[in-house]
Amino acid sequence: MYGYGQDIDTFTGAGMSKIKNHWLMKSEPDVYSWDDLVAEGEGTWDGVRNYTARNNMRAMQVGDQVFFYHSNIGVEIVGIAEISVAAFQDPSDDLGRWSAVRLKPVRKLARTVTLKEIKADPALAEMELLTKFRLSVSGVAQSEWDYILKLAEG
DNA sequence: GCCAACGTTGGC
DNA sequence: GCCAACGTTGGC
Repeated sequence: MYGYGQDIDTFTGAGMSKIKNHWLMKSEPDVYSWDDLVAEGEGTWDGVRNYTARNNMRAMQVGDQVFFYHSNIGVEIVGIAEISVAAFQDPSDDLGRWSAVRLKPVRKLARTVTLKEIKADPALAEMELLTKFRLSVSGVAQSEWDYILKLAEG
C-alpha cells in the first residue's frame, strides 16, 4: 500500500504480523552530514514541518532501515541508518503537531549512488525520491532498496 | 471551499 | 543564483 515496499513477517501462532518499511531521509551535508551522524553515534531527526514527511516518520518502527541522502551537495545516497527510537513529539515544536525520530548509522555504502544515476535507471523510475522530489522523508520499496544496494555493493 | 499569493525545497 | 514544483496561508 501507498507504494512502499513492505516485508510482512507472519508469526505463526501469535496471529500477528510485523511490517517493515524502508525509507530515505534527506539532509543537507553542510548542515548535518553522514559524518556528523557517525560522530554523534545517534541523531535526532526533528524540525520536519511537512505532513507527508511526518506521517512517514510516524510509520517508522525501531529497526527500519533508512538510506541517508545528501541533498544540495553531493546529491547522492551515502549510507544506511536504522531507526533507533520511533516517533515521539518533536522537542522543537510547542504545539505538539510534529514528530521526531532517532536513528543510528549502520554503515556507509561501498560507493555512493547519485541522484543522476537513479534518474537514469528505469528500474528506479517509481521511486518517491523522484516522484515526490521535494519530500524530505520518503518511502523506498523493497525492490528499490535491494536494487540500490546491489548498485552500491554488488 | 476555492484559488491566488507566497514561501520553501532542492536540483541544476 | 535561478527557477520549477508544490505545500501552505489567507481573503473572499
